[in-house]
Amino acid sequence: MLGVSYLLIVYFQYRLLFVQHYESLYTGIIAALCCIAGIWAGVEITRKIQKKSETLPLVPPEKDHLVPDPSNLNHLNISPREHEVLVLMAKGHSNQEIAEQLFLSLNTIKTHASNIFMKLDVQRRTQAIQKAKELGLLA
Amino acid sequence: MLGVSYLLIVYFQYRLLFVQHYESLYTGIIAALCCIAGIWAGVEITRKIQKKSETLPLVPPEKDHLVPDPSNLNHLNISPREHEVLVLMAKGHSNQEIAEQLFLSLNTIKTHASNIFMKLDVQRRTQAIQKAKELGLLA
DNA sequence: GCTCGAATCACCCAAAAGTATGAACGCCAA
DNA sequence: TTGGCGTTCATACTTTTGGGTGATTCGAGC
Repeated sequence: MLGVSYLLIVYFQYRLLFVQHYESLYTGIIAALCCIAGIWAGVEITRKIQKKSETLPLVPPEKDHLVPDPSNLNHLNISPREHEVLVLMAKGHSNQEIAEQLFLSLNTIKTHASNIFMKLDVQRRTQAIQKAKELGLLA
Repeated sequence: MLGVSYLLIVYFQYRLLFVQHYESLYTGIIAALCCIAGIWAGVEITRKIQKKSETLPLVPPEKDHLVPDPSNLNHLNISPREHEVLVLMAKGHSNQEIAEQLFLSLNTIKTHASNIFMKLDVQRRTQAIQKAKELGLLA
C-alpha cells in the first residue's frame, strides 16, 4: 500500500509539476519514519495487550482443597433460595431448567442469579460457579 | 515522532521555500497511510512470531497441571487450539475476552466453542467445563 | 500438483443470559 | 404498625451464547 502511494505521488509530481527532488526525499523520509513508528507502535500495542491478558488470568491462585464453609453463606448474605439456585447453576442447568425444577418463573431465576452475581462480585455464571467452589459454598 | 517530523517539514517548507498546500496534504496522507500500514504490520508480525514461538515453547510449563490426561485429548479429537479455548473458558472468560487474549475474532472463538461442545457432547459452556474437568482435560 | 483438515473469519438467526426497574406479598422484629 | 428483607414476578432492554453455513488460507501428506 505505501509503496504504491509513494510511487503515485512521485509520478504525479514528476509529470504534472516540476521535478522537486527534495520534496520526494522529504516524502520518502516521512514515509519511512512513519512506517517504523507504526511498526513499533503495533508491536508495543500487542505486547501491552499480551501483558494485560497474561497477568490477570494468572492471578487467581489454585486452591489445594475445597473446604465447605457454610459461614461464608452468612457472611456473603446469600439467602437460602439463592443458594438453591446457585447449586443448580453449578450443575450446569440453564435458567429455564432451574425455573422448572423449582416451580418458579424464569424471571425469578434471573433475579436470583443477578443477586448471586452481585454478592459474589462476578459477571458470568461460570465465574460464579468457580468462586462459589472456592468459597466452599458448593459440595 | 511522526508528529514532530510532519511539523518540521511543514515549517521548513513554509519558511524557506513557498507555500505548497498540496504538498503538505500529500505528505500528511502518506504519513497517515504509512502509520496505519506500519501498525498493522507490527501487529501481524508479533502475531506470527507468537504463533511460532508460543505453540511449542510456552505450552510445556503450564502443562504440568493443566493436562493431566492428554490421552483424552486424542481420543476426543480436541485440537490444541480448541483445548486452549477450553482452558480459558474454564477460567470464566467470555468469548469476547478469549478472542482478545488469543488475538482472534469473536466468530472464531464461537466456532471453536461449538466444536468443543460437539466433541464433549454438551449444550452449555458450564457443562463443558464440568465434563472437561471430569475427563482430566483441565486442572 | 492435489486433497484434506485445521484454523480463521464472516454472516445470519435464535435462544439464553444478564441488567435495570418496578411492584406485589408475607414475615418478622423494632 | 411500620420498615426492612426475602421471595416472587413482570416488562423491557442489551449482551452473550449457541448453531448453521460457507469461504479462505495454510500446511502436511499422498
